Amino acid sequence: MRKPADQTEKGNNMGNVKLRKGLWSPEEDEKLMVYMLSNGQGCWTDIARNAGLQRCGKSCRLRWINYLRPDLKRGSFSLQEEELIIHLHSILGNRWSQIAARLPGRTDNEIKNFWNSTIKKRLKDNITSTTSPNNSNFSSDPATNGFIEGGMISFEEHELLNFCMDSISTTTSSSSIQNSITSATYQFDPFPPLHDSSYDITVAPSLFNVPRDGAEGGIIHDYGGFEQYMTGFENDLSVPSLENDGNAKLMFDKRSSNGKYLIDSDQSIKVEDFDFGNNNNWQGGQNLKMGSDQLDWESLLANVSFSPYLDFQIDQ
DNA sequence: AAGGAGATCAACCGCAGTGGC
DNA sequence: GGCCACTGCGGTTGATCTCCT
Repeated sequence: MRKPADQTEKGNNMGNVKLRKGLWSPEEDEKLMVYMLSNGQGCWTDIARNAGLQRCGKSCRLRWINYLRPDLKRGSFSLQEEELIIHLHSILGNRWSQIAARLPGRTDNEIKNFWNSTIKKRLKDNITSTTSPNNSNFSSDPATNGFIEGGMISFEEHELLNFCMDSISTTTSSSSIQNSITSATYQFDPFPPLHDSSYDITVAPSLFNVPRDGAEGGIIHDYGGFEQYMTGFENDLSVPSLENDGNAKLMFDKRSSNGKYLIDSDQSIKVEDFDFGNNNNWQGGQNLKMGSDQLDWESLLANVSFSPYLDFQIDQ
């Protein structure tokens, strides 16, 4: 917590009033709450003044958004929310506001704190245990750690990657990731050098091996969803069934009401980039490229209100 | 019971984007 | 185009809480 509200002399457009800083008192909360409920949102500077608060508009906005809003869900995060945060973070990076927008009743600040205090620590512990001498070479035994035969990247490893990304750069924009990948040196380096500004998965064949003979890897969520061990786009480049025995068909399941559909070519990821030749068979050696600069997260997630899993599915 | 260490989280800070003049 | 006010975002701080010794 902050020290008790002090009084800060600060000139602004409210005149030279003494603006309070620090913790909000119950009286201030009540003033702001009453004002907001009766007048609704507007210019925060005006709100601060009209509500009789000796606070700057910015402080009022923060207090309302993070604490007073009636639709806020208080209390600890559920396991489902935690999984969702981890997944969304793998896609969006530290875009807390966008993550919060997909978690009803949660604020970006809350999620950010939860990530930094709890999840990040947990992933760090994972690194410690995974990189310990006994575990340093990523066993492919699914019975012991969930990795899939064939070496496909697992959910745990996926988180590990994200943590590595975090430790390299706190801003996980596509470009910064790419810069990090190409410039940073760290112990666990799953990505080979990248060419141009595209991810070219053919240079890293070992990362994209697939489960065979029905060896399906994934997570069955308690809300009914099934997530294979391939998740986001930004940090996770795993692709299923590229050397499958035949009719592998790559689809994005956005959990639309009618099942699955392909992201059309108007969107940033082009269907043709995922066209594996006749009958949708993967023709080995073809490049699958994702122009990272073209990734449009808003478009990608536009139709994903609460369960934003972008799954690959294999129709066989 | 005391106190030290680590965890938690409310709030602040600085910056970037936007819109109006 | 430049300036200013405002908003929103992500990073950081620091007081308090909780656990451990």
